[in-house]
Amino acid sequence: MTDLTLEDIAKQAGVSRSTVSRVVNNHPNVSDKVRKHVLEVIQTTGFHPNAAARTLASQRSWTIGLLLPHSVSFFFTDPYYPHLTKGVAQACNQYGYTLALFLVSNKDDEEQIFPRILRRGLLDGIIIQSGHYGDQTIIGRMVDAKKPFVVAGRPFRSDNVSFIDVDNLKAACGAVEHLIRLGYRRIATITGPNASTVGIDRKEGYLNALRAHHLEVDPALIVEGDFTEASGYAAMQALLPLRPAAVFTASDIMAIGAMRAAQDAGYHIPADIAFIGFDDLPLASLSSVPLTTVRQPVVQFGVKAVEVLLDLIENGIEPPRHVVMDTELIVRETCGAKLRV
Amino acid sequence: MTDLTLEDIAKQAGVSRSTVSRVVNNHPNVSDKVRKHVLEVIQTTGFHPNAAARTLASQRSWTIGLLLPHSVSFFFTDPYYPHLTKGVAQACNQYGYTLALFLVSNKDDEEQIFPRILRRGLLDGIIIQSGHYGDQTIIGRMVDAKKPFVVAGRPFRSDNVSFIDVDNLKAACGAVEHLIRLGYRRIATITGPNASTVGIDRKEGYLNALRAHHLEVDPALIVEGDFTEASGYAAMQALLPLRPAAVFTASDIMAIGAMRAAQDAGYHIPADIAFIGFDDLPLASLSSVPLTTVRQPVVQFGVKAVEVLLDLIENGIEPPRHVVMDTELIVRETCGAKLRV
DNA sequence: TCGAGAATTGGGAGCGCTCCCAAAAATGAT
DNA sequence: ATCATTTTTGGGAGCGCTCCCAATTCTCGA
Repeated sequence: MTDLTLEDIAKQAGVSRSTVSRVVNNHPNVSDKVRKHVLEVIQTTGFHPNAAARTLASQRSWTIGLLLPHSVSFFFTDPYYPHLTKGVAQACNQYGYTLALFLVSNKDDEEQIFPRILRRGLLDGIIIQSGHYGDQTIIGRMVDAKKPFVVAGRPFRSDNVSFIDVDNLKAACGAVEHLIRLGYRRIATITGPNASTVGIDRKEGYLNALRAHHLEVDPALIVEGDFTEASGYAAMQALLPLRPAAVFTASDIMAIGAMRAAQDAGYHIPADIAFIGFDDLPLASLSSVPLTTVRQPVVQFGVKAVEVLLDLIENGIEPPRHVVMDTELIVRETCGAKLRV
Repeated sequence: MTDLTLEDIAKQAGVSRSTVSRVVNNHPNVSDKVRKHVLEVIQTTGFHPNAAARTLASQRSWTIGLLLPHSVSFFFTDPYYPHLTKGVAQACNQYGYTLALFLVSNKDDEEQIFPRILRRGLLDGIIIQSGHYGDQTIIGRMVDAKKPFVVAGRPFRSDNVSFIDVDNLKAACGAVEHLIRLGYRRIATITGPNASTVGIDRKEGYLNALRAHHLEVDPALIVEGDFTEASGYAAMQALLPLRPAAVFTASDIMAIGAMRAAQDAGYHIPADIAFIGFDDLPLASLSSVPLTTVRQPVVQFGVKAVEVLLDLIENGIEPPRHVVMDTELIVRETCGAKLRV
């Protein structure tokens, strides 16, 4: 039971170390009789091959990392990270990999974690959640280290970098076009931070939709938020005097805040002001008026990230892979679509 | 840059492999001059020792696991798991360990993951989130495997098992006593599942409080929930005809559901019915009437779990360690305390 | 200045696996 | 039955580190 080695199993089974290794690793060239016997011995002894020895000999750890930088503070408030983690973990199970999780909350953590990530023999590759401007240094260091990695979320500079992203542009554009189709003309937006690619892309999508329909772009109707409920509330307070007919909000959390502000000011949703959010949090369907929003396939996103990473590991990191996933508009009450039917 | 070994560094620095090893591992017996020089070479070459080789030679992987069983479905809805994960990750950083995360959602996952966990040379120890009856088999297998592990949450059978838990009994008792102190007599409870130790312990705490104050226990006022919003709503609908003056709810999510049921039925909170929840989710302070609740130190809980595990790893798994952490009652509006001041 | 003791350094022997190549056994066409 | 192939098996040589012990160098008191 304790500390068996390949050699021990070999002795017990009356074969060589190599043969046991072949059986353990499912190599083809073993006669059925021998394989069956060895498998029995392994079963009864409860043998588990030593991961470190295997890694050392094969130069493959069968472990990948998931790095969530700076995001730690969001790790609880925003279900995005747990969902992503779930997708990644699920794919790891499926492909027989172990998942190492790195939560980085500050520079110290970063200094502490980096050498660990770069250490050979620990990680075959790593997934880095990103999209914030501050993550660029991390990505730069990873590029230098020539270890396979994929960025989840479009990074600011994506040359030579494999990444996977949701089509924020198309999604935002679609949401705003939905509002336009419903007859709203004076459409505002509460954006994410301009220091994040999601923030930028969703705003760009909003602008694209307006332009495509020849609607005037009023800069006053564009207010920057930071993905918190409070920032949504504040942004809406700024917007209210301008009497927007509808608001496209770059996240559900901000939408919740914005709607609260509107309701506190005595407006009715969607009769007076319509809203569309982004994320489709569980909260979205539970809010006082169920929120129309854009659903991201976050779990599949995590799965896909693993698949791209494994591709990089197996087939080399060149050329960089870029994957963009589609979203889905979930129409509920706040956009007013149901009223008009 | 590529694939340096200790020996390479040794050659470049003009010392022996052993000396470089001592420098890397901060062993005392190296002269300052040599240490400084070797450190420089390591710095300029960007050398990172190979983790697998180190693990193989030292029989220590400096990696610990976190196993979240069956809980995967809760991983998003309930911020408990992200918080726990954060605490564990934080402590791992602090103590120089790598965190391997295992999310188990079904029996297949379990079969897939177990051999991986048991493999020598991968994990020095593991933290297992538990408290559900179904987790017993996992715990049993871990005991057999004689690998250091600590259970987060009191397991059903805790002999020979190290665990760490929140003092649910005391917490629930304290919450109910708070209600009693406020003058409520007809106090109901919506419990967690009876197949979970949290469910059992919090109910027991409720009973203890009633008994301590010589209040009659009415079995009809005890309704079992399953920690979902929906179950809270349903439980409250059952409770409403019995006109409880106050309800102690074993989780915030259920409290939200229960309060929604009460409000839908036209009751005012806390004027008609008072509520106390458990968890102190962000939601709790944001609900229409801010929720009085019990705050668990979840992040510190994760940290402590790591500390206990490291203790087991360093000093042996005997005797089993048992740690119980205190909670804090957060008084807001729903208990009516503010009204009476 | 010398030598005992302490501090520092070097090298061998693994840790437990994989991978390669050569040896042995099995297969099949003639 | 024979020989050329193919399939199966065994063992050596690492993978890159740590740990131990022996060799070397340094320190400092007499």
